[in-house]
Amino acid sequence: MANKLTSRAEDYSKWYNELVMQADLAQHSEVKGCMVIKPYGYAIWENMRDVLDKMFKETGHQNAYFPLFIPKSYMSKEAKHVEGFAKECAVVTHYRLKTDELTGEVVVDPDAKLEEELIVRPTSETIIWNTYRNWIQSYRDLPILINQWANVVRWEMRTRLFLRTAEFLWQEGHTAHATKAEAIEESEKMLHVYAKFAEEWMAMPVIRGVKSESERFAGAEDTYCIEALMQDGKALQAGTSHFLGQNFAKAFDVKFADKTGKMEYVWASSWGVSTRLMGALIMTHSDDEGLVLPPKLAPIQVVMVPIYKNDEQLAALAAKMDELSAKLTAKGIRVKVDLDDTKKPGWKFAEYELKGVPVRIAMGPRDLENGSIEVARRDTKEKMALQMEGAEEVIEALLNKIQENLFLRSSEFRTNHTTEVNDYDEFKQVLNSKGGFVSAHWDGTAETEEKIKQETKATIRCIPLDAKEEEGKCIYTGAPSSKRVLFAKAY
RNA sequence: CGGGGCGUAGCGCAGUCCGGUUAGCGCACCUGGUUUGGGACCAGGGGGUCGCAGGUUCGAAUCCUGCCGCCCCGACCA
Repeated sequence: MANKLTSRAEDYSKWYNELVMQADLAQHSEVKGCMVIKPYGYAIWENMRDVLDKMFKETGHQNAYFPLFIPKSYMSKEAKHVEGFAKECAVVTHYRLKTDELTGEVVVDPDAKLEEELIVRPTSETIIWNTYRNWIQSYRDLPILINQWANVVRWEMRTRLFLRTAEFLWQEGHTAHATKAEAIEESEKMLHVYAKFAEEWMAMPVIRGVKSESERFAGAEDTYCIEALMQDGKALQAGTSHFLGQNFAKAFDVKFADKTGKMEYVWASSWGVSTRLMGALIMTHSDDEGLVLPPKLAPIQVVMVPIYKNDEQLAALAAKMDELSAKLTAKGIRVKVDLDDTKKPGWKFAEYELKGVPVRIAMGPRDLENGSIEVARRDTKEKMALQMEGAEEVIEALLNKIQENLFLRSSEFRTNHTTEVNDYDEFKQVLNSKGGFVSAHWDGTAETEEKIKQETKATIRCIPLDAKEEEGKCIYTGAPSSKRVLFAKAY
């Protein structure tokens, strides 16, 4: 039957969609722009969530939960914030349905109109800062270091599974500080937490940077970001951390008395990553056979498939597999022994490749005789024969090796797709041929950025934190520039 | 909002142009048997308001009108 995926070369975006659905990660829901995250996809998200949650707690944060609904009036308190989100807000206007007596249909009860409409949160700065007002009186109440895991809704015109959906899952950290320096330090710290997670767990190299003014979060003084490069040469914003200044404190009148008794506005940060990371994970490593998962996040790290001719063999294989499985489990490795009798081995091989399981072990009658197993790795498709005795050590090392290899491979790809250019023609040429990040001088103005965007569809992904001082001329206007910024077409 | 596509079994589709018995195919599913080292095979079986509403007609999945929904491309997008 062969459920072949469209190849990446043929149609990258089709490949992505088919992969997400065939690997059982998610499907479109009946509601436009929304998705159903299926158990296998959700298991990956849970792994991400658990790791991140631990990292947040290790950096001193606590979880809390704020309401889904935000009174409309809150949204308008911070001018830039409302401007940025107004066009994509879902609004609750009524609180009751009733059965229409004439048609028998369920209709909105016009008598149940809300006095003040409620906004379904697109992000929670407003409701959280409105709450913080009552939590903060003194410098002794600071800092407040809170994170929440939640769903948010942004009524996007065009959506894509995981990359941009109308409703998505995320975490949002909201912190309050006594000083500007401390708030900046916090937003930078969390950026590095994200970068560490992306690189060490997702095996996805990221650029740490700062957004240009026009790409900044609505209501932020500065937006830090991690930017990743996908296999089709487009960039993906994988996480953001904002220094909010005193903007929300002023909008919601959140002041504290400092040590001298003087009233000051509170300084803020907010930071978030979402289920978009799933999209990033998929597009960083996967191939034409399906998903490729880094071992550290794979719901199943090792799958065992028996090959047999009769029940007797199956029983013998199952016993051996359970034995090895127990040894692997003892090492904290997530193992599945697939004894399903209704699927053939070949079918299972293809299926687990599609699902990105890092290591597959096959065991048949020959192995029973020889005390061996066949080990196949998903990232390189290599197969090798191993003695079953002591195999758990080799497999444990192999999982680490796969994790490393994925990071090396994607880092190499990014290096090969990052190009320094010094004039506009070259800039356009690189964008249209190999894509990727294009490192170029820019005069620092929003006008130039906008023009380049209009002409090439490339945006400034970020000003890398590690950009070195270098005299140069803006590729568009020729005006002087002191450092290079990264341009790319982006998701 | 503009352009394109689609809506027929759980999934993927054909049939629609040119109306005509009982709406078909592949996968999946169920039963039995043979199989099992890279998506098995044979035989039998179950499953349908053809997106919705109206119209034309002796007769509509098919023609006409209206509506609804989703997907893709674009505009838009902390």
